[in-house]
Amino acid sequence: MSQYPAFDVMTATCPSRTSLARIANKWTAMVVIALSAGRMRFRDLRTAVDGISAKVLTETLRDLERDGIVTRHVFAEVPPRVEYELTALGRTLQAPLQALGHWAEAHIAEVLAARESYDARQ
Amino acid sequence: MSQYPAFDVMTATCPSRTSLARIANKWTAMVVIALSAGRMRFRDLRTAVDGISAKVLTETLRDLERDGIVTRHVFAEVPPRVEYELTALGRTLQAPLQALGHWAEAHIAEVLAARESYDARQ
DNA sequence: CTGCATCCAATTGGATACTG
DNA sequence: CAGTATCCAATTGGATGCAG
Repeated sequence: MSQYPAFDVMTATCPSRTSLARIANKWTAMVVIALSAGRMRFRDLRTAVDGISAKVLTETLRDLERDGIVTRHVFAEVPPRVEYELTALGRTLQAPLQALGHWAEAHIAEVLAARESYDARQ
Repeated sequence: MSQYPAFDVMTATCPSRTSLARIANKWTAMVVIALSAGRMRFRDLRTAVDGISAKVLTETLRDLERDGIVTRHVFAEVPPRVEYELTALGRTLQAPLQALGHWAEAHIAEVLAARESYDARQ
């Protein structure tokens, strides 16, 4: 997309900075990675994103919904069922965020070695 | 890199989760994007990453140095000069994090529109 | 089950002053 | 200039209890 005016995340007051703050976030990354497998219930998301609390998952999903990255499907059942799904916009985030998750897994050995050597030096 | 054992960011206790938490972070993203232009002084980084405080920049750089993503070059001069540079490992992070920055800039119009419509609905 | 409300604890981040 | 130290404000995040 061409920029009129040019947006720049490096400028503190640029709106794109608020968007970067949302997507460059560990919870966002994990939720989007989880939803890359397809539409998912709230409960299953909590299981997929190991260690996330209900409060944080709810807030993360609301923010992602507000930003047009996720849609919320509510079923009028008892007990209630709510499913979440990436939007078309959200699917354009899949690759970048999966790349981040993959980087963390692929390079953790190097990172751990670097930490050990850094801590030994100090 | 093949994984023995398999690392999984979705597991709360996996070491790769701590690495994801560091890289999936707005300050990390902006600092790595800035350093993608090459070796840079502390002061110039502060200017490039508009709005970052000295404290946060220092902490971010220390953490990145500890994880082997950035190296610190100290010159014995008065006034002091310290330059920061991406390591080989850090350069493998350039593309993923620049992709995130680019996403924020490229899709901010859609995000703003989504927010407006969400806020109007509530 | 989904998720809000509340209360707290912990972390993050800003501002200021100061040092080598 | 490149930090460090300190103090404080704001945000994040966990735990619990409750409602539809």
